[in-house]
Amino acid sequence: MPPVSDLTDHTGYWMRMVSNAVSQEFARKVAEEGVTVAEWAFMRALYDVEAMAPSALAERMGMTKGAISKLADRLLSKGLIDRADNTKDKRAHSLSLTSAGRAKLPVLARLADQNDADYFGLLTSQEHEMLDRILRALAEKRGLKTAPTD
Amino acid sequence: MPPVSDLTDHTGYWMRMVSNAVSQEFARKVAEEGVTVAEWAFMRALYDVEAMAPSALAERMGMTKGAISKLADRLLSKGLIDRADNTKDKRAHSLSLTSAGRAKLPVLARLADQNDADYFGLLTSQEHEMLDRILRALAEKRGLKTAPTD
DNA sequence: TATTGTTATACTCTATAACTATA
DNA sequence: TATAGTTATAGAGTATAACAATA
Repeated sequence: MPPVSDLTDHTGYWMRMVSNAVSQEFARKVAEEGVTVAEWAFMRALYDVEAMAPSALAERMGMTKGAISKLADRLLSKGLIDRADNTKDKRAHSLSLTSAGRAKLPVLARLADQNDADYFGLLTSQEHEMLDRILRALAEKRGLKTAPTD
Repeated sequence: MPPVSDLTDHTGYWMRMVSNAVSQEFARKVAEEGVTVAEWAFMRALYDVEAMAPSALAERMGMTKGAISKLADRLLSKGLIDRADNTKDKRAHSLSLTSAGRAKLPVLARLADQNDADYFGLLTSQEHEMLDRILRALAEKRGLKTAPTD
Protein backbone atom coordinates (compact mmCIF):
# COMPACT_ATOMS: atom_id res chain seq x y z
CA MET A 1 0.00 0.00 0.00
CA PRO A 2 1.46 3.40 -0.95
CA PRO A 3 1.91 6.05 1.77
CA VAL A 4 -1.22 7.82 0.56
CA SER A 5 -3.69 5.20 -0.60
CA ASP A 6 -6.53 6.08 -2.91
CA LEU A 7 -10.17 6.04 -1.85
CA THR A 8 -10.81 3.20 -4.26
CA ASP A 9 -8.19 1.00 -2.60
CA HIS A 10 -10.61 0.23 0.21
CA THR A 11 -13.39 -2.31 0.29
CA GLY A 12 -15.32 0.05 2.54
CA TYR A 13 -15.40 2.62 -0.25
CA TRP A 14 -17.05 0.25 -2.71
CA MET A 15 -19.42 -1.11 -0.11
CA ARG A 16 -20.57 2.35 0.84
CA MET A 17 -21.01 3.32 -2.79
CA VAL A 18 -23.21 0.32 -3.50
CA SER A 19 -25.01 0.51 -0.16
CA ASN A 20 -25.81 4.19 -0.65
CA ALA A 21 -27.16 3.59 -4.12
CA VAL A 22 -29.37 0.70 -2.98
CA SER A 23 -30.63 2.66 -0.02
CA GLN A 24 -31.25 5.91 -1.86
CA GLU A 25 -33.23 4.11 -4.52
CA PHE A 26 -35.30 2.39 -1.84
CA ALA A 27 -35.82 5.74 -0.11
CA ARG A 28 -37.24 7.15 -3.34
CA LYS A 29 -39.59 4.19 -3.70
CA VAL A 30 -41.01 4.40 -0.17
CA ALA A 31 -41.17 8.20 -0.38
CA GLU A 32 -43.94 7.70 -2.93
CA GLU A 33 -45.82 5.91 -0.16
CA GLY A 34 -45.17 8.84 2.14
CA VAL A 35 -42.65 7.27 4.49
CA THR A 36 -38.89 7.22 5.04
CA VAL A 37 -36.70 4.15 5.34
CA ALA A 38 -36.44 4.65 9.11
CA GLU A 39 -40.22 4.80 9.33
CA TRP A 40 -40.52 1.54 7.37
CA ALA A 41 -38.15 -0.20 9.80
CA PHE A 42 -40.07 1.23 12.74
CA MET A 43 -43.42 0.08 11.36
CA ARG A 44 -42.06 -3.34 10.44
CA ALA A 45 -40.97 -3.86 14.04
CA LEU A 46 -44.47 -3.08 15.25
CA TYR A 47 -46.09 -5.40 12.71
CA ASP A 48 -45.20 -8.57 14.57
CA VAL A 49 -46.67 -7.47 17.89
CA GLU A 50 -49.82 -5.96 19.32
CA ALA A 51 -47.97 -3.04 20.87
CA MET A 52 -44.51 -2.09 22.03
CA ALA A 53 -42.96 0.41 24.43
CA PRO A 54 -40.67 3.11 23.02
CA SER A 55 -37.83 1.77 25.14
CA ALA A 56 -38.28 -1.72 23.66
CA LEU A 57 -38.28 -0.28 20.16
CA ALA A 58 -35.13 1.68 20.93
CA GLU A 59 -33.44 -1.49 22.12
CA ARG A 60 -34.61 -3.49 19.14
CA MET A 61 -33.67 -0.91 16.54
CA GLY A 62 -30.42 0.11 18.18
CA MET A 63 -31.55 3.72 18.45
CA THR A 64 -31.74 6.19 21.31
CA LYS A 65 -34.99 7.03 23.09
CA GLY A 66 -34.82 10.50 21.60
CA ALA A 67 -34.60 9.24 18.06
CA ILE A 68 -37.56 6.91 18.66
CA SER A 69 -39.62 9.78 20.03
CA LYS A 70 -38.98 11.88 16.95
CA LEU A 71 -39.86 9.04 14.60
CA ALA A 72 -42.99 8.27 16.60
CA ASP A 73 -44.08 11.90 16.37
CA ARG A 74 -43.86 11.83 12.61
CA LEU A 75 -45.72 8.53 12.29
CA LEU A 76 -48.41 9.78 14.67
CA SER A 77 -48.97 12.89 12.61
CA LYS A 78 -49.27 10.70 9.53
CA GLY A 79 -51.86 8.55 11.26
CA LEU A 80 -49.81 5.38 10.87
CA ILE A 81 -49.32 4.57 14.56
CA ASP A 82 -51.11 5.16 17.87
CA ARG A 83 -49.62 6.16 21.19
CA ALA A 84 -51.47 4.99 24.33
CA ASP A 85 -50.85 5.51 28.02
CA ASN A 86 -50.05 2.55 30.20
CA THR A 87 -52.54 2.21 33.05
CA LYS A 88 -50.18 0.37 35.39
CA ASP A 89 -47.05 2.48 34.98
CA LYS A 90 -48.04 6.02 34.24
CA ARG A 91 -44.59 6.83 32.86
CA ALA A 92 -44.82 4.18 30.18
CA HIS A 93 -46.40 4.40 26.76
CA SER A 94 -47.48 1.86 24.24
CA LEU A 95 -47.02 2.19 20.49
CA SER A 96 -49.01 0.26 17.92
CA LEU A 97 -49.91 0.39 14.24
CA THR A 98 -53.20 1.93 13.21
CA SER A 99 -55.24 -0.03 10.70
CA ALA A 100 -54.00 2.38 8.05
CA GLY A 101 -50.45 1.69 9.13
CA ARG A 102 -50.97 -2.05 9.14
CA ALA A 103 -52.52 -1.94 5.71
CA LYS A 104 -49.46 -0.19 4.36
CA LEU A 105 -47.01 -2.91 5.43
CA PRO A 106 -47.52 -5.34 2.54
CA VAL A 107 -47.02 -2.49 0.08
CA LEU A 108 -43.78 -1.37 1.71
CA ALA A 109 -42.52 -4.94 2.01
CA ARG A 110 -43.10 -5.45 -1.70
CA LEU A 111 -41.07 -2.35 -2.47
CA ALA A 112 -38.24 -3.67 -0.31
CA ASP A 113 -38.35 -7.02 -2.12
CA GLN A 114 -38.37 -5.31 -5.49
CA ASN A 115 -35.51 -3.01 -4.63
CA ASP A 116 -33.36 -5.90 -3.48
CA ALA A 117 -34.18 -7.83 -6.63
CA ASP A 118 -33.43 -4.83 -8.83
CA TYR A 119 -29.92 -4.47 -7.45
CA PHE A 120 -28.79 -7.93 -6.50
CA GLY A 121 -30.60 -9.66 -9.30
CA LEU A 122 -27.66 -8.56 -11.41
CA LEU A 123 -25.56 -11.18 -9.64
CA THR A 124 -25.47 -14.89 -10.34
CA SER A 125 -27.27 -16.87 -7.66
CA GLN A 126 -23.90 -18.15 -6.51
CA GLU A 127 -22.52 -14.63 -6.16
CA HIS A 128 -25.67 -13.50 -4.38
CA GLU A 129 -25.46 -16.34 -1.86
CA MET A 130 -21.78 -15.68 -1.28
CA LEU A 131 -22.43 -11.97 -0.72
CA ASP A 132 -25.19 -12.72 1.77
CA ARG A 133 -23.01 -15.18 3.60
CA ILE A 134 -20.09 -12.77 3.86
CA LEU A 135 -22.22 -9.83 5.00
CA ARG A 136 -24.00 -11.86 7.67
CA ALA A 137 -20.69 -13.24 8.88
CA LEU A 138 -19.24 -9.73 9.18
CA ALA A 139 -22.31 -8.50 11.03
CA GLU A 140 -22.17 -11.40 13.41
CA LYS A 141 -18.43 -11.24 14.07
CA ARG A 142 -18.76 -7.56 14.81
CA GLY A 143 -21.84 -8.05 16.98
CA LEU A 144 -23.83 -5.55 14.93
CA LYS A 145 -27.49 -5.17 15.72
CA THR A 146 -28.52 -1.67 14.78
CA ALA A 147 -31.31 -1.64 12.19
CA PRO A 148 -29.67 0.48 9.49
CA THR A 149 -31.94 3.21 8.26
CA ASP A 150 -30.06 6.06 6.71
CA MET B 1 -41.32 -14.60 -0.02
CA PRO B 2 -44.17 -13.99 2.47
CA PRO B 3 -46.58 -11.09 1.84
CA VAL B 4 -44.77 -9.04 4.47
CA SER B 5 -41.08 -9.86 4.30
CA ASP B 6 -38.79 -9.15 7.21
CA LEU B 7 -36.07 -6.51 7.12
CA THR B 8 -33.46 -9.24 7.43
CA ASP B 9 -34.70 -10.99 4.29
CA HIS B 10 -32.92 -8.40 2.17
CA THR B 11 -29.29 -8.27 1.14
CA GLY B 12 -29.53 -4.49 1.21
CA TYR B 13 -30.33 -4.63 4.92
CA TRP B 14 -27.15 -6.52 5.75
CA MET B 15 -25.04 -4.44 3.43
CA ARG B 16 -26.25 -1.25 5.00
CA MET B 17 -25.68 -2.60 8.49
CA VAL B 18 -22.07 -3.51 7.71
CA SER B 19 -21.45 -0.41 5.63
CA ASN B 20 -22.76 1.88 8.37
CA ALA B 21 -20.61 0.22 10.99
CA VAL B 22 -17.47 0.46 8.85
CA SER B 23 -18.18 4.07 7.97
CA GLN B 24 -19.11 5.20 11.46
CA GLU B 25 -15.98 3.67 12.89
CA PHE B 26 -13.91 5.42 10.22
CA ALA B 27 -15.71 8.69 10.98
CA ARG B 28 -14.68 8.36 14.62
CA LYS B 29 -11.08 7.74 13.64
CA VAL B 30 -10.76 10.74 11.33
CA ALA B 31 -12.70 12.92 13.78
CA GLU B 32 -9.68 12.64 16.07
CA GLU B 33 -7.74 14.29 13.26
CA GLY B 34 -10.37 17.00 13.07
CA VAL B 35 -11.99 16.09 9.77
CA THR B 36 -15.13 14.33 8.52
CA VAL B 37 -15.24 11.52 5.99
CA ALA B 38 -16.49 13.92 3.32
CA GLU B 39 -13.57 16.23 4.05
CA TRP B 40 -11.13 13.34 3.68
CA ALA B 41 -12.56 12.47 0.27
CA PHE B 42 -12.39 16.12 -0.75
CA MET B 43 -8.76 16.48 0.35
CA ARG B 44 -7.79 13.19 -1.27
CA ALA B 45 -9.11 14.44 -4.61
CA LEU B 46 -6.96 17.55 -4.31
CA TYR B 47 -3.85 15.58 -3.38
CA ASP B 48 -3.18 14.36 -6.92
CA VAL B 49 -3.27 17.79 -8.51
CA GLU B 50 -1.87 21.27 -8.04
CA ALA B 51 -5.27 22.88 -7.89
CA MET B 52 -8.82 22.23 -8.96
CA ALA B 53 -11.95 24.27 -9.65
CA PRO B 54 -15.01 23.73 -7.44
CA SER B 55 -16.99 22.67 -10.49
CA ALA B 56 -14.41 20.00 -11.34
CA LEU B 57 -14.49 18.71 -7.76
CA ALA B 58 -18.28 18.60 -7.87
CA GLU B 59 -18.13 16.55 -11.06
CA ARG B 60 -15.47 14.22 -9.70
CA MET B 61 -17.13 13.65 -6.34
CA GLY B 62 -20.66 13.42 -7.68
CA MET B 63 -21.81 16.30 -5.50
CA THR B 64 -23.59 19.56 -6.22
CA LYS B 65 -21.79 22.88 -6.39
CA GLY B 66 -23.55 23.94 -3.20
CA ALA B 67 -22.29 20.95 -1.27
CA ILE B 68 -18.74 21.59 -2.48
CA SER B 69 -18.93 25.22 -1.41
CA LYS B 70 -20.00 24.25 2.09
CA LEU B 71 -17.26 21.65 2.42
CA ALA B 72 -14.70 24.14 1.09
CA ASP B 73 -15.79 26.71 3.67
CA ARG B 74 -15.16 24.27 6.50
CA LEU B 75 -11.78 23.19 5.16
CA LEU B 76 -10.78 26.82 4.64
CA SER B 77 -11.62 27.71 8.21
CA LYS B 78 -9.57 24.74 9.37
CA GLY B 79 -6.63 25.97 7.30
CA LEU B 80 -6.44 22.77 5.28
CA ILE B 81 -7.14 24.25 1.83
CA ASP B 82 -6.69 27.57 0.03
CA ARG B 83 -9.13 29.31 -2.29
CA ALA B 84 -7.62 31.53 -4.98
CA ASP B 85 -9.16 33.75 -7.63
CA ASN B 86 -8.60 32.95 -11.26
CA THR B 87 -6.98 35.87 -13.07
CA LYS B 88 -8.38 34.97 -16.49
CA ASP B 89 -11.98 34.23 -15.59
CA LYS B 90 -12.97 36.31 -12.62
CA ARG B 91 -15.92 34.03 -11.85
CA ALA B 92 -13.70 30.99 -11.41
CA HIS B 93 -11.86 29.88 -8.30
CA SER B 94 -9.07 27.47 -7.68
CA LEU B 95 -8.87 25.16 -4.67
CA SER B 96 -5.66 23.59 -3.41
CA LEU B 97 -4.28 21.95 -0.28
CA THR B 98 -2.26 24.05 2.14
CA SER B 99 0.97 22.51 3.35
CA ALA B 100 -0.84 21.65 6.57
CA GLY B 101 -3.55 19.93 4.55
CA ARG B 102 -1.05 18.06 2.41
CA ALA B 103 0.84 16.93 5.49
CA LYS B 104 -2.33 15.45 6.89
CA LEU B 105 -3.02 13.18 3.93
CA PRO B 106 -0.66 10.32 4.84
CA VAL B 107 -2.14 10.23 8.33
CA LEU B 108 -5.70 10.06 7.05
CA ALA B 109 -4.80 7.47 4.42
CA ARG B 110 -3.29 5.29 7.12
CA LEU B 111 -6.50 5.51 9.13
CA ALA B 112 -8.47 4.46 6.06
CA ASP B 113 -6.13 1.51 5.51
CA GLN B 114 -6.38 0.50 9.14
CA ASN B 115 -10.14 0.75 9.22
CA ASP B 116 -10.50 -1.43 6.16
CA ALA B 117 -8.10 -3.97 7.62
CA ASP B 118 -9.92 -3.96 10.96
CA TYR B 119 -13.21 -4.89 9.34
CA PHE B 120 -12.39 -6.94 6.31
CA GLY B 121 -9.37 -8.60 7.83
CA LEU B 122 -11.91 -10.86 9.50
CA LEU B 123 -12.48 -12.51 6.12
CA THR B 124 -10.32 -15.09 4.45
CA SER B 125 -8.36 -13.64 1.55
CA GLN B 126 -10.59 -15.59 -0.79
CA GLU B 127 -13.72 -14.12 0.75
CA HIS B 128 -12.21 -10.65 0.70
CA GLU B 129 -11.33 -10.90 -2.99
CA MET B 130 -14.77 -12.22 -3.80
CA LEU B 131 -16.43 -9.40 -1.91
CA ASP B 132 -14.34 -6.79 -3.71
CA ARG B 133 -15.08 -8.34 -7.04
CA ILE B 134 -18.83 -8.43 -6.43
CA LEU B 135 -19.00 -4.87 -5.11
CA ARG B 136 -17.00 -3.45 -8.01
CA ALA B 137 -19.14 -5.37 -10.46
CA LEU B 138 -22.32 -3.98 -8.94
CA ALA B 139 -20.94 -0.44 -8.97
CA GLU B 140 -19.94 -0.80 -12.59
CA LYS B 141 -23.15 -2.39 -13.78
CA ARG B 142 -25.10 0.38 -12.12
CA GLY B 143 -22.80 3.09 -13.42
CA LEU B 144 -22.18 4.44 -9.92
CA LYS B 145 -19.60 7.17 -9.56
CA THR B 146 -20.50 9.24 -6.54
CA ALA B 147 -17.77 9.26 -3.92
CA PRO B 148 -19.73 7.99 -0.90
CA THR B 149 -19.17 10.11 2.15
CA ASP B 150 -21.96 9.74 4.68
C1' DT C 1 -32.63 7.93 43.47
C1' DA C 2 -33.57 5.48 39.23
C1' DT C 3 -36.38 4.97 35.19
C1' DT C 4 -39.63 6.32 31.20
C1' DG C 5 -40.19 9.18 27.82
C1' DT C 6 -40.13 13.87 25.72
C1' DT C 7 -37.83 17.91 24.35
C1' DA C 8 -33.86 20.78 23.09
C1' DT C 9 -29.50 21.57 20.83
C1' DA C 10 -26.19 20.90 17.55
C1' DC C 11 -23.89 18.91 13.51
C1' DT C 12 -23.49 16.41 9.05
C1' DC C 13 -25.25 15.19 4.64
C1' DT C 14 -28.61 15.83 0.93
C1' DA C 15 -31.46 18.39 -2.34
C1' DT C 16 -33.36 22.37 -4.47
C1' DA C 17 -33.21 26.80 -5.77
C1' DA C 18 -32.40 31.73 -5.33
C1' DC C 19 -28.85 34.88 -5.98
C1' DT C 20 -24.34 37.55 -7.43
C1' DA C 21 -20.85 38.39 -10.48
C1' DT C 22 -18.87 37.65 -14.71
C1' DA C 23 -18.73 36.00 -19.46
C1' DT D 1 -28.39 34.62 -21.86
C1' DA D 2 -25.37 31.31 -19.92
C1' DT D 3 -21.94 29.99 -16.60
C1' DA D 4 -19.17 29.79 -11.96
C1' DG D 5 -19.76 29.88 -7.57
C1' DT D 6 -22.01 31.21 -3.15
C1' DT D 7 -25.76 31.41 -0.11
C1' DA D 8 -30.30 30.11 1.75
C1' DT D 9 -33.69 26.85 3.13
C1' DA D 10 -35.47 22.63 4.52
C1' DG D 11 -35.59 17.66 5.66
C1' DA D 12 -33.52 13.53 7.59
C1' DG D 13 -30.20 11.02 10.57
C1' DT D 14 -27.16 11.00 14.62
C1' DA D 15 -25.61 12.13 19.30
C1' DT D 16 -25.78 14.21 23.73
C1' DA D 17 -28.03 15.99 27.38
C1' DA D 18 -31.51 18.53 29.96
C1' DC D 19 -35.95 17.89 31.69
C1' DA D 20 -40.72 16.33 33.78
C1' DA D 21 -43.30 12.81 35.61
C1' DT D 22 -43.49 8.67 37.93
C1' DA D 23 -41.64 4.69 40.31
